[in-house]
Amino acid sequence: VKLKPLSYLILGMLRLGATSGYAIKQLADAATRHFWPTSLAQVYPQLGQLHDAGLIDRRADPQGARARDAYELTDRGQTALRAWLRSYRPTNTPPPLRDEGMLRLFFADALPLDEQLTLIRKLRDSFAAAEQHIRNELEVIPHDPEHAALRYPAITARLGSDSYAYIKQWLTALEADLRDEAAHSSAKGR
Amino acid sequence: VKLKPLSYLILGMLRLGATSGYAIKQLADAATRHFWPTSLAQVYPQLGQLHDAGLIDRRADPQGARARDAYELTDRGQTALRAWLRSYRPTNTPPPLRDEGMLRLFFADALPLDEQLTLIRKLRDSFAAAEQHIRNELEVIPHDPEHAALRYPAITARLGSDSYAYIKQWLTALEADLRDEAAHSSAKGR
DNA sequence: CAGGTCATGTAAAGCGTTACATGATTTT
DNA sequence: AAAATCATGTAACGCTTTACATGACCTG
Repeated sequence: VKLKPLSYLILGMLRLGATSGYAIKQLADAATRHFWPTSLAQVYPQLGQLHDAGLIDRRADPQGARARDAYELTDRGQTALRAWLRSYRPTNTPPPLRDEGMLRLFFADALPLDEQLTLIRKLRDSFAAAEQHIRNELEVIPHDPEHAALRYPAITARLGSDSYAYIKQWLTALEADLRDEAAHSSAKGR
Repeated sequence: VKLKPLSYLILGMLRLGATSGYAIKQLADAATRHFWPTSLAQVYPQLGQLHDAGLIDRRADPQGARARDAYELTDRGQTALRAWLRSYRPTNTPPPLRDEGMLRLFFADALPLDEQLTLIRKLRDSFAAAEQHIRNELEVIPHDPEHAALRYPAITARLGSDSYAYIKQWLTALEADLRDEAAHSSAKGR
């Protein structure tokens, strides 16, 4: 059985205390959606495979008449998770961003200057919203030593919001530069 | 016919002067791979559809005995490209990064501290390499006013490498912080 | 003349999202 | 009483990658 990043995401979420498939998906939406989006339709089959591979235990855990399966890491699951964390090798190529906004910026030259500036402002607004979005999620993560396992979730969230803030500023500066330049050339033109 | 981001990537590349499907793929690999990866097996069928939709013209353009199809934007293609650039609406959620390294960092707590630091260093090295990678590509883009259409390609490349540099620094600072903290707590422990 | 690049395509497999389906429980 | 949430799953669809196939041209 070959494990994918999603497999380790599930193992890791179980380690952080999520028990059901549904709960894993909730946690993933709240915390890892930005760098590893996941859907329920992937989680349930994957839980089955991890169980078959002996990396997780399953037990029935009904809530009243509502059925629920509770999962737990086995020793082999713990080991597999740690081995994966250790096996990371630096890549020479950057991670793909796959952002349609960036793609549009790449071709912005096809528009007249005022519309180029509009596009840049829209892009900046997107990153500003993204920054705020993660910052809000960050605030609800407890920071006390009792929740030590939540330390890195807080770190990745901070890294995310700081990165988006940086790009936001970058685009703001770009807009100012292009606007100045336009003002100068039109003044020259008279 | 519903157009996808890939469709507009092709229209935009034709506008930048690429003529054949092969050339479009070359340009995309060099310039837009980071935020919109593309494979040849997508490009060729898509060229056919864009031709059927009347957004591009096709003409035979053989090089000696080697066959080649040359494509060109039609007026409707130009219009469609500009309309797409104008239609961008800011999103409230950030673009997904889908980076396995970040996912590992999220779960780093499962490792002992010294291995956490190793992981952070590896991640930092990945971003350093990514930064350098884009910076190299940036250097070959001409900046003279003759190549005005290459202005935004240069801008997106600079934004990319600057962002990776920012993350690199961020991770370097994180590693220093965690190392200091470890030194203090072990000193206390004695 | 062998290996790499230019050039175009097809087929299959894998992966992920969306939609569908079901039913209990909680909230408004 | 209706709507949202909890909970688990399946099916269909679409996108992307990988592999395969073919052949001309160029470089060492």
